[in-house]
Amino acid sequence: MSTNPSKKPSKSDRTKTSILEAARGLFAEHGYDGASIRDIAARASIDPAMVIRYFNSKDELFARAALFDLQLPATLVTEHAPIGEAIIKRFLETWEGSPGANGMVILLRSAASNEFAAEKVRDVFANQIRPVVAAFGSPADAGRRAGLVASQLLGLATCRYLLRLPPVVALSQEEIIANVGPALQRYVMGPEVQ
Amino acid sequence: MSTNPSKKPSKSDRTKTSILEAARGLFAEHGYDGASIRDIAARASIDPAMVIRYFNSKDELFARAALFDLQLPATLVTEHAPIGEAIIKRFLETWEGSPGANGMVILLRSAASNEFAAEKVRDVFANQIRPVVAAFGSPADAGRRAGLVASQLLGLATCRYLLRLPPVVALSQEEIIANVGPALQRYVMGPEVQ
DNA sequence: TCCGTTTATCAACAGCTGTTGACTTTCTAA
DNA sequence: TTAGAAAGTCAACAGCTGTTGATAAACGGA
Repeated sequence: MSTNPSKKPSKSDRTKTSILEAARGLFAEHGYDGASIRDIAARASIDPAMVIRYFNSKDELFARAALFDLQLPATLVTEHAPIGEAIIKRFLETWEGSPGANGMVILLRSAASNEFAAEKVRDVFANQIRPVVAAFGSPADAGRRAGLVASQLLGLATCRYLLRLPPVVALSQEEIIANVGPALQRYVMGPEVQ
Repeated sequence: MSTNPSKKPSKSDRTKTSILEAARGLFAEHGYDGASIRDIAARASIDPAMVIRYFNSKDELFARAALFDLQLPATLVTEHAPIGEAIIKRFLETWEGSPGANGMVILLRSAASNEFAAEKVRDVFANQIRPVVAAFGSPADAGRRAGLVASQLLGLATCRYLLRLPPVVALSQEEIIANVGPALQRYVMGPEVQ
């Protein structure tokens, strides 16, 4: 079980990848509890024991499957578009950009009943959303304003990807940007700049 | 097992009530899957078999425990406060008014991985939020606007009650009304009335 | 071809789940 | 006091869960 750095993919690497793919899909669809190791193994067409052999436990597998990065860099502050629009635009890119980039859905689906996933979501908030918001407006209440931004972003994700509320699913990316952007703008900059 | 209408509460009624109370608490804390019948029975200090005897299955128990009403009546339209403020105010009253009125938390916590709960949440949206929003602005895109309102309301509930994001938990009801109210107002009435 | 390593299979474990049926206790009305 | 109903207890079922160890097959280099 060598980590096999930068060589041609060995058989075990391919199996590992297929397990991870199956896990990502099932965790995103059914959450941590709803996706069993046997289900994951079946989708990857291998024996359940292999899942444990390659990842040591279901928890570790979930941790690997839920890895993702918001990619909200500091460069965001240099753009000329309103910050509210820039944020929601970046989020949509991350969530709907490349297929398989469903890390946020995996986390969100499990966060309601899994403390590890919930902590990870809070982490994303603290390390990715808060700094961007803090770069604008008064730094004193950056937490409060970032919390409001998070509530709108997570609510949108919940309605669009988890609950699949029809009118929210039907929204185009442009409509979302045009509608949610100003709301975020207000949360970030405060009503006085509105 | 008579339904015993309007008499003094029989022993069975009291047991039934205590089961329902325990179920509401545990479903709200751990979701549908996370709360087992044995857990619920233990909290109610009775035998697990009684849970099935009084409610016929776990699903039926959950359905009874998750019953709740938003109480968003048509009279909302007669108030003189801005509709956005009126909506968020009413929501806070329902969610945080009387202890034990945690129906929305129960539903939301389970909706991520339980299709029945998800359907109920969509139901609340369609039957409680949409009509109120539809009474304002152009009725043509009432669905879209109601969807945006729902995304902000559910996001707030998710951050405050499920994830317990510290800065969102710290918000006072007045702060929430002052910040979220205008955002909802914009979703309901559209930018042109802003 | 042979050998050692890697990869995969299988059966089983202990513990949990919702649910059931037989049984016993407690209460209530005649 | 006694008969009958209501309420509660107990053990067990079948099926699922994550995880493990022994064993077998496939592979790759000498």
